[in-house]
Amino acid sequence: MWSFGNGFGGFTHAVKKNLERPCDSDFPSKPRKFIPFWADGLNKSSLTPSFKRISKQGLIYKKGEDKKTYSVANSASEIAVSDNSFVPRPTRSTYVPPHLRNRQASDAPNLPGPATERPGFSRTPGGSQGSRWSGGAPKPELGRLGPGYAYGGAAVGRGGGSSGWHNRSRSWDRREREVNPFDDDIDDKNNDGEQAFSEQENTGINFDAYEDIPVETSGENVPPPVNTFAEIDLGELLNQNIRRCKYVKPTPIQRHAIPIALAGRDLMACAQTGSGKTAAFCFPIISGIMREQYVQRPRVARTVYPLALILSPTRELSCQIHDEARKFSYQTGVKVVVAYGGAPINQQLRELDRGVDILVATPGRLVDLLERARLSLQMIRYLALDEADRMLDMGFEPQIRKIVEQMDMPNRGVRQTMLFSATFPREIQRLASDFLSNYIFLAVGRVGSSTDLIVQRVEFVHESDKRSHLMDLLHAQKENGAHGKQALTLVFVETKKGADSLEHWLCLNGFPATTIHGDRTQQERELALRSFKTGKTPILVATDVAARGLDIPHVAHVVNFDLPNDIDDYVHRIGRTGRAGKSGLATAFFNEGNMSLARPLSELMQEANQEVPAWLTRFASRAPYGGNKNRRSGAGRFGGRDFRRESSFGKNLDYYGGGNSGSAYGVPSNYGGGYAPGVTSAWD
DNA sequence: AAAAAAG
Repeated sequence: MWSFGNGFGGFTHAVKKNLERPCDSDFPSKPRKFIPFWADGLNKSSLTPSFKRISKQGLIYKKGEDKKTYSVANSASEIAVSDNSFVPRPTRSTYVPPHLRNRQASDAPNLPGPATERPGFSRTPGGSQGSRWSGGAPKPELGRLGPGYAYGGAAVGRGGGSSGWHNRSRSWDRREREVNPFDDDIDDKNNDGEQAFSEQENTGINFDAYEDIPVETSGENVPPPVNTFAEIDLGELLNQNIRRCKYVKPTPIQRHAIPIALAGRDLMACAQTGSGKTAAFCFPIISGIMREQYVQRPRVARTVYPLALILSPTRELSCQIHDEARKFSYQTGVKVVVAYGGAPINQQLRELDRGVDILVATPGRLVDLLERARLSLQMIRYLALDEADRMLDMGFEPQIRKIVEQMDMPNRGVRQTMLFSATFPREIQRLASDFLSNYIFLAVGRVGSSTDLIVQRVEFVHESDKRSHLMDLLHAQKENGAHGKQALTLVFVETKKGADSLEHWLCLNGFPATTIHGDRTQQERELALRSFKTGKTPILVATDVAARGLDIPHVAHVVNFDLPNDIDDYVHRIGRTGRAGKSGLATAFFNEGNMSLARPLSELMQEANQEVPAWLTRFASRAPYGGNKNRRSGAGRFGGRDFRRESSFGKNLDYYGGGNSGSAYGVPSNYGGGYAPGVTSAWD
């Protein structure tokens, strides 16, 4: 299901240089801060940098029921998987996590949006010159789609000519992007093998349990959450897609984030992948774009002007987001394009040329496109960073800064910026605030993966024993497994070389394994993922490229063959299991090389009510700095809590009657001062 | 120190 439709059509052609590249004057060397007309008067107060006094408000905090909540969320994905194999759907409302939302029957109606009369969405019917489409062509589909949210021309090919996406489907004889994205099976995606998992249990969803997920917000004038999609003014076409996704009720992150985003506010949000995070930023973006009456986009030869930019740290994640966004935007006329490296650029260029409203991209390819002047960020109104803490981590931060601050993207406060991640270290929050304006901080309790559903084990394994130990685990697992089949096991290692070597060794020893890491070609990466997902090679050896965001259903076991140095990475890694309503297992091989992780790991496990081996507790107590992970390696590691509360002005203020001074994982921390011990955090 | 992300 990893669709690299943009990529592997032809490897043969070399990248053709764009000879008609606009002159440099189109791309000033100095950052040009363009304030488009539409931004005038928008979000005025937020034009001043943040760090205003943060009022304490908006706290919705409930304890208990979290475990139930998690299992509920996960059960939903179980259902969705079952759907794929025509297992009867439960009558209860089903939350289907993003990665499974393309499994629906292929009968999504082809209906135009009945134009509800809402002023915000109304637009002058009739094709008009100077439309929002880069081609500036009329929108012939308007009549057909109705005057409501229907923005006909999904993309107008360069060189004018009117063509809505219906037309395009006909005029382009290849499969179009706008084929029904809800039909994976007839699309260009390969679903075979997923049926193998059809016989999963089928649980009803208790959405009421969602109410108990702890949520923390801070910032000025936080818009109140909503309880239903109906309360939100998203537009009928988008609502239809939400229904097609069987997405009946908003998840907690959506309940809170969507109103915030619709209010035009900047947002820093902590929420686990799989909790509906992608939808949480896609819905407001799509809705906002539909809402726009006319956006005159400049016409510069071969340069396209997306209105929204979504960045993610890995190519696979970008694809995943693109796939989801396409579903949400189906028939809305909002065009989503993905651009990432490792695949031939030409097809991506072609897609861009056909028009783009929302661009999903990895940083490198994006910069490439910008430098080719095939793309301009002048018209960006929405910027979303997925896995934002990773994006602003050391390796990525300069690139992101370049894209956001040194190209032609509108300033913060002019554009709307939304940052999402499951973890938000304090130091990264500080960095991130450069990109945000008077933002709202939002933390939603983990939904669906990190700890409660996952049994975490730590074993002391010397470096030299790791392989045989892994072998033991795999053998045991195979014997216990159903039908003698090897359960999907994701093995994380430290290095790319180590990944190849371990894969080779596993294969030699009769365990079908494959590997994914950054030294493999994109094609190999995609193949490896698919092979893993379908169970063909039920063991996947991976570097951290697979640690974040990827929704791989049915991973039964995550083995930290090499532990990461960063507890955040550990959290992201083990979050690959415990999905789909199953209890996941996470095993870590710990040895003398991992001492820096002793304390944070032991704290994390305690917090998650895991059994902590006595030896680990001993190591933890000996760890430097008292072992608080928020101080380790010089980098403060707070997350799950607005750092603004702790730094300049938040100090010693006890907003919540204590608690939550720790990390994103709800680890009660003895650092941070003054908070009552034992109080559960928002991430409990 | 490693991984990711452009080719």
